[in-house]
Amino acid sequence: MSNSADKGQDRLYQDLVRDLRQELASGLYPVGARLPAERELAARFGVSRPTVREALIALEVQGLIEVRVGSGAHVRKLPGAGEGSAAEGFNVSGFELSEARLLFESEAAALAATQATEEDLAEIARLVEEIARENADPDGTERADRQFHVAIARATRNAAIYDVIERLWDLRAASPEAALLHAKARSANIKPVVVEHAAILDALRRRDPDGARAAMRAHLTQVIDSLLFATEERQIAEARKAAQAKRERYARFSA
Amino acid sequence: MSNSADKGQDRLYQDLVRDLRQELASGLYPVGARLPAERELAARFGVSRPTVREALIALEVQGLIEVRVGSGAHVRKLPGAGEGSAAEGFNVSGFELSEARLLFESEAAALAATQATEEDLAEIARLVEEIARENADPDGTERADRQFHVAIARATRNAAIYDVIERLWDLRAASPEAALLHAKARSANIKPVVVEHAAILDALRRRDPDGARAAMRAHLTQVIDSLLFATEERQIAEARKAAQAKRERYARFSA
DNA sequence: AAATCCTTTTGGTCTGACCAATATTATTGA
DNA sequence: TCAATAATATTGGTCAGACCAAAAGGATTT
Repeated sequence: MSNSADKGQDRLYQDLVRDLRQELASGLYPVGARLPAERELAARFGVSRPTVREALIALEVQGLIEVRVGSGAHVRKLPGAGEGSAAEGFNVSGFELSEARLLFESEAAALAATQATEEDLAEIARLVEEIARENADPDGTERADRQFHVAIARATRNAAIYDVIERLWDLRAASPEAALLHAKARSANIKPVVVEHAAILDALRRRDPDGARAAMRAHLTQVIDSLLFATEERQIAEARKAAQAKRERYARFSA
Repeated sequence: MSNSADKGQDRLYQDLVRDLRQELASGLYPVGARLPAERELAARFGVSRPTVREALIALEVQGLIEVRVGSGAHVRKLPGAGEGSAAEGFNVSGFELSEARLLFESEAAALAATQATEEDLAEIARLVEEIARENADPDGTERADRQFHVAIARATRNAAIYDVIERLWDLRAASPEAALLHAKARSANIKPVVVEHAAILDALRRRDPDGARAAMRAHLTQVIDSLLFATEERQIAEARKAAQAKRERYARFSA
């Protein structure tokens, strides 16, 4: 059964990881099931127990299994879907990301209103125009949108804030769900987005912290609404319920 | 050096992963650098080579290092950073970090007030007591303080927020200046800190978002003041000027 | 100075053993 | 009979020492 000498990698444990992933994908071990004992796997694959162990740790770090002493290695989720090269493997939902942005970017905008240099404002203005113009290319819009928001973070003149907000966008890039939903949600709403961006820029130029915070808040709230709407389209009934709960969540928070 | 017997996880290799991630974050090994040999790490951490090996494989799966036979384990990217050019989180000043925390943790506290579970609140309460008790050991207080703030982030029930705030503390750990200053600034002010923590906890229990935000804001403002004072002691004249400017900075922002 | 050989270092793997946590089975007591 | 308990088996966690192969570094030769 175990084809041992097909694609020889540098290290044996990598072969094992590949084989085990395949067995997991095959449905041989459903979620929650227990994998064979380490000693048994070692015998079956013709390797030593330390090697099996390394493979299991790799799978565990990837979130596929969970090993419990005395109990064994249990399947946590099947490989497949959200693959990507997400080294971190954070399963952050699109809603969580948007909520985090709502909180943090609003505050960052307020601070930026007091700290932005003229160069910062010019750069932000340039990006607003670019988005207004490039509304054709979806990929380009996505990139320009990120640049717009990151530019505001940079305008706080605070490296920690800049770093953290950039990280939120990295997480988003690593979450296919979030990116897809946003793209879909935005596709029909480019003009409002441009208007909202302009409102944020305006507040920054007026050096109005509260205005910038409010404008950013309004913008991201709108984004969340679009996102929730897109979600609803896909999962009609249940999603509607969940979305309502989520709306209440941040509504209650900002009340 | 690294104390090995502090926070015992289930498995030794996880302790090692944590220690090594911290050393990576500290900038001790820049990107491309070679980590010590497995045998050397084993001796240094008082574990066996297979255990070191498991930790290295975990780091490799996470994309942080790359191990090559005969050559060694090389740093591929620093922990925390998503990728791109965000590899530089080093020249983040203590003030910038504190300012970021003031903005973000205050908002997180407000959200946590609406989302925290009873378990979250119990955990936070436990940490408040622990800090009040352990005011002798400086290292323990530092760790407990981090746990307190991170627990609040976790109580938002939002993985993105939790991730980002934890990252801020990682940056702080990587900035010796910030950690030292904070330790010094706090050493004389443990009692007020405990009171402020209690106030935050109280607001969370009352499910009072605005109260929690205000309490956290007051706490971190106090921290910044202590930090600026400690800074002033070192750089008497110029620092005084700069500190005044910084005070005005966030005073204007929160006005 | 360049190419080659040799020694050292370093990771890759194995064997076999012991311990601790968990699960399983057998035993006991009501 | 059945639940609580004790004994046993299974399983992961770790260690020690050993051997091999790849890579690196230095010495030697051309």
